[in-house]
Amino acid sequence: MSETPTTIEAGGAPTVRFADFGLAPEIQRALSDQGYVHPTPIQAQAIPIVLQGRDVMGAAQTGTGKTASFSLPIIQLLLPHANTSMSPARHAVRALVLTPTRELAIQVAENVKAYAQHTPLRSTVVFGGMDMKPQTEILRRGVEIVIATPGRLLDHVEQKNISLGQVQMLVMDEADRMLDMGFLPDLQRIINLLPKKRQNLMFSATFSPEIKKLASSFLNDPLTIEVARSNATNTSITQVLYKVDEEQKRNVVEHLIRARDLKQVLVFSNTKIGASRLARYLEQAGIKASAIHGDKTQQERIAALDAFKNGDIDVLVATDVAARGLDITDLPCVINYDLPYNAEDYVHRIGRTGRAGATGDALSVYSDKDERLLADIEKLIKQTITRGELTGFMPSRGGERGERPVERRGGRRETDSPRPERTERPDRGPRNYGAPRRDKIDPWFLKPYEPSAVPRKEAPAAPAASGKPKPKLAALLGGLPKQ
DNA sequence: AAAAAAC
Repeated sequence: MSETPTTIEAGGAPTVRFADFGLAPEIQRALSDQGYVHPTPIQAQAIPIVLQGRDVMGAAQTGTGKTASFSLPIIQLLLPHANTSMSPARHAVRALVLTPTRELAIQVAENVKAYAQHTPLRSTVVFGGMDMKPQTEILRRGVEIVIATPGRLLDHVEQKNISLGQVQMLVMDEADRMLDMGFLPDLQRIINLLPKKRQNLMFSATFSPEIKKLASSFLNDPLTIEVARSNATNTSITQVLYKVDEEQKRNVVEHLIRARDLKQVLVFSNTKIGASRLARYLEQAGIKASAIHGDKTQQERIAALDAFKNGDIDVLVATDVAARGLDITDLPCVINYDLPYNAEDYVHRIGRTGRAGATGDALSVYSDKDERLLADIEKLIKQTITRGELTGFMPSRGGERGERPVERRGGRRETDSPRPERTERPDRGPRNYGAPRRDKIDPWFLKPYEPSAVPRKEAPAAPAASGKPKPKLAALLGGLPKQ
């Protein structure tokens, strides 16, 4: 338990294919449905180990493909049971995935469902902020895989809607985040409900002493896998800083969005109230925006994320609820309306763009009072962020905007593509976005599970998922120090 | 100092 975990160098053959893992044909079919051929580095390292039944401590951020690195082996390992109709434990919960945020739970559940779609395995997701009843109904009917946030899971346990006595695989996703959020007591309560003999997988973006302690108490002789720390920030992300007056920050954010004609931009605010206000300001300025944060109802959160994903809105203003875990493909730009108090969060936030080898821009506005935060960030990422220059930006008051400003960046990025010429300045009214789409929100997880009606995510025509450039692999910790 | 998460 307390022995030094073995560490594996995550590197090596880039030519590994999913077909090499000996996964069941049903799983391979799901992978090829989605156009996945080559595993990411963490998948290539983790899948064989998890398949062996070993405990794993994975150091990986979202976007490295870590969800598949545990989902695929879970499905593979549970499959024999699922196919044995005689088994009395059929539809007992055999795998449990815990996540810190509701949105992450939903996302993991979507992935699991897609990977298991050709198998008889059932899965569901439970989280707070939503009616218990539909969740209860699905749980009582029986599922093999449950993805959950800790509080609501315990709620279901208390109400005897779920039994955890048959769980043979436990995944703690974003474990560092769960600790930050004070989930340790909940985690302990949940783990006490599980059989002693089980396989444990823990994923964390950081290796703090607390995480190591958690690992040494919950994991059994784990193998440690690490994919390049994004502390060394992904080089495909172009970062720019704009120093402005505190009161001008929202105008500058608006300016950046207009000047670049940004379509899918995620804007981070440090506070819930700030997020709401900025979203409202942008909306009044005619930019399609919504806010997502913990004071919104879960329905609103889901609706906002949904609207953002399908292009109904161009700007999502978020608190750090969205800093980690959210995997929105092809986000071209992230804007920090506030610099995060936590330097580590800067890395997580900007990691929402430039995913999977695509390029992305991370723009931050800050003022005098943020110099210290900025110093912490630059120290952490070990680089000086390019200072941008706002030219043509007209400082204004009371939400009034001047002429359409022209934005020019300092710094040395030559690849700055020429901005499309705008002939007219959109006036006060909303910009023309074409016919508004009013898709009804009908998330699959609100519906009772029917094996024949597994909702399929519409596969992108040509999934660029496979063969994408992969994050560089880093050298490892060389063994964790003992606690 | 703020955010997240069960009712």
